Formats: sequence, C-alpha cells, structure tokens
Amino acid sequence: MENFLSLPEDKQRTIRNSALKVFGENGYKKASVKDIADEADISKSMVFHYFGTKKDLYLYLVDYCSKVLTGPLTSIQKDLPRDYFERMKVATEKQMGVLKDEPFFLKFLTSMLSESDPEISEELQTYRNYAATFQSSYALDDMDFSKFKEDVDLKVVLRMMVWMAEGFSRNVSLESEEDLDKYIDQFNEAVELLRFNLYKEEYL
Amino acid sequence: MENFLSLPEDKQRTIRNSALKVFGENGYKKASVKDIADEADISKSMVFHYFGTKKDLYLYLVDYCSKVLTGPLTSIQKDLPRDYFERMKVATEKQMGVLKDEPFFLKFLTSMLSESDPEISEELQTYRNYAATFQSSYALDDMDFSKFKEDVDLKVVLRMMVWMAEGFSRNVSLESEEDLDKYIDQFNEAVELLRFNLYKEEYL
DNA sequence: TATTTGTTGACCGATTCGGTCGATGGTTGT
DNA sequence: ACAACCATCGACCGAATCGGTCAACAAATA
Repeated sequence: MENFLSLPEDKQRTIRNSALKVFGENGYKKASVKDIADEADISKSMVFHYFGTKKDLYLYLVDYCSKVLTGPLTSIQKDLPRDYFERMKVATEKQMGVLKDEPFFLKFLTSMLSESDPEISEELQTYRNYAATFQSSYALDDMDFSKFKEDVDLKVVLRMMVWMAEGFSRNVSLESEEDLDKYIDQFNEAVELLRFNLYKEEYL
Repeated sequence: MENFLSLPEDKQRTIRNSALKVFGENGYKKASVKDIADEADISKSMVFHYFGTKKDLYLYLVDYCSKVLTGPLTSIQKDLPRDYFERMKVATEKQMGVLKDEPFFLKFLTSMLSESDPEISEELQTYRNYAATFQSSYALDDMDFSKFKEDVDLKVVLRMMVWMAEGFSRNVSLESEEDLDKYIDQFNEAVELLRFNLYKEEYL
C-alpha cells in the first residue's frame, strides 16, 4: 500500500483510473487483475506489489472515492446557490472537475452501490448508506423553489433533471478530454433553456 | 436451435431474458453460460442442448433483437406523428411495450453495439450499421418543428431529450412490472411539461 | 563495486471456462 | 405391458484463467 502511495501523482492516477474502469465495468468478481494491469500498462505483479491483494485494491478505491466525495464535492456545500438551476450547474461543474481527472469515478460508484459479492459486502455496508445520505441531502437541502411558474409541477421537474443528469453523466466517459468542456457547456445550455421557460418572467 | 424454438413461448422468453441480461451486463467474453443457466433456472447442459454453442446463442439474440427492431417498432414508422413531443411519447410507449416483455433488450443492444470480442466481431459488423441507420432515421424524419417558441434552440432541446430518454430507459429494468406503467406515465408527464412550456401558446 | 529498489515473466494450485456424455425419468405410441 | 423416445441433469473433460508468489534481472543509489 505504501508502495503505491509513494508513486508519482500521475502514475497513481493512471493506475487508479484503470482500476476504476475495469471494476466499474465488470463488478468485483468478474474484474480481473490482469485486465487492470493491461489497462494501466504495467505488469500484473506490480498491482500486487502495490496493493497486496485484489480485495485491498478494491477497498482502497472505495475509500479513495469516499474521500473525494467528502472533500472537493462537499466543500461547496455551505454556500450552495439556493436557485435550483444555479445549483444544478454548480453541482455538475464540480462533478465534471472530478470526472476530468477520474473519468470512471461515476461508473465505479454506481457499480459499487449495487455490488453484492460476499467477499466485500461487509466492508461496503458502511460506505453505502453514507453515499446514499450524501446524495439526497446534497440535492435538495434549503432549495428555493419559489421562482418557478405556478403551474409547473416540481416533482416532474426534479425527476426530469435526474434523468437528464444521468443520461448526461453516462456519456461523459465517451468524450475526449479536449471536447469535455464543450460537452459540459451543452448541458448548461439545456439547464438555461429550462430555467428560461420554467421560471416566472420576473426572475429572468 | 430447433430444440429451443419448439419450446413453449414463455419458457423461451424466460431463457432469452436471462441471456440478454447476463450478456448485456458482462459483455460476450465475461458472460458465462453457467450464469445464464442459473438465471433462467435450468441446467447448463440445456443451454447447449438448445443453442449448440455460446456463440450461437449470442448470435441468436442479436438476430432476435434485429427482428424486433424491424418488426413491432418500425410498423408505426409510416404514420408517426409529426409533432415532436407526440412522437416522443408514441416512441417510448412502443419501446416500453417491448421492454415489458424483454426488460434487458436495451441493455443488451447497448452492450452489443460496443462489443469488440474478435470471436464475434465479424458477424456483428452487419447488424451494427443497420441499428445505427435505424435509430437516426426513426428519430427525426419528417418532423414538424414549427410549433416551438422562436427563441427555443432546437439543437438544445434535442440533446436534452436524448439525455432524458437515456436516463429514463436506463432505469426501466429497475422497475417492477406492476410499477412500469406508472413509471412510463412519469415520463409522459415530463414530456407534457416540456411541450406546455416550449410551444407557442397557440398550439397548446 | 556493493546494495538496494523497481519490475518482470514464469510459475503455482485452485477455480472456472465452454462443451460433452451417459444416466435417469417422464411421455408417447403400440 | 413394453419399447422407443426425448427432455433434463450432474458428473466430467481438457483448456484457459483466476489470484497470488517468487526468483531473477535491471536500474538506480551509495
């Protein structure tokens, strides 16, 4: 473990990314250490040299992700905009900041939340409800909904945005790094379009 | 192969579903025949008895899916509504009709389109561009965009709807059969909300 | 040069892979 | 009643792959 942490930052990131990708795509059991090593362009032996066992590697990734979630993403929690769409934009922007460095962060997290392999299920239990509470409080706490037109059903808007965000996020890993910013702008354009058409005129 | 086709309809569906699920979730190589058999509650031997080889099973599924795509889904192609949102609703409704019987149809198709295993890549090439052309023509052909408010950027709307539809579809397989209709209604509600706020007043 | 450190490919036993096959038990025709 | 048939399964096959180890080589440090 300390073998890995004493690596140069970007080599760490490369390896982490490969591991996040392979685990995220295949789940714990079907992800093989060889696949991860190949993806990271190192030998299988090195993975064991760095992390000890496959399980240790997986749990390191879980721990790393939870630290990212509590760190950069919650640091803005206090002064989150009360405006719904503004918050949506800030949130995705922050999220994309992470995804730019770790494109498979999200896929791994999703896969992890539905992971059921007995070899790691115990250790995951702790992190799971943690991520759940985080997600919900983050989204709606202290939100100002008063700017919406009165005939707009907020429940519907909320669900719609969840779908949108999911569809959007799901395709992030397909974008090349240089196109990512444009892709994010496209999302913001959509958010703006909604704001413009769903808010009362006096708030535009 | 004829062994399988002479099975009662619903047993065929059960097995097909299990195969679509396992292949869709794991890709061709990592999907194991044992997993499929377990999911379908039959013995591994039966899978081989029905389909011959793993490859034959996979290609059967591909062929089956392409037939579904050319059959039920294109039968409405001629009299598709020219109204954008109306078409969106009709399309998802049809799509859901399929997904009610084959919940993993979509996941399998997505996975298939990015399948790269050399053992099947040749045979897939044919189906791939087929699915691509289908998707695009289906979506936009002969559409009436004149009802939108003039300051609405259509490109943005289109992209947004793609994200929405993807996020929505992605969660269909999580819904229980009895809740599926409600879930579809939620999507239609969202479509209605958009239509109501993005169309010129005279078209409401 | 001597020594440590990073890295690898060959290798281990165990498991799982796709696929086969003989045994079993139910169904059908006679 | 028997025989012919056929669906179904569990045991089994050789080959591949699994997680993990280790001796040996290369590079850097001293």
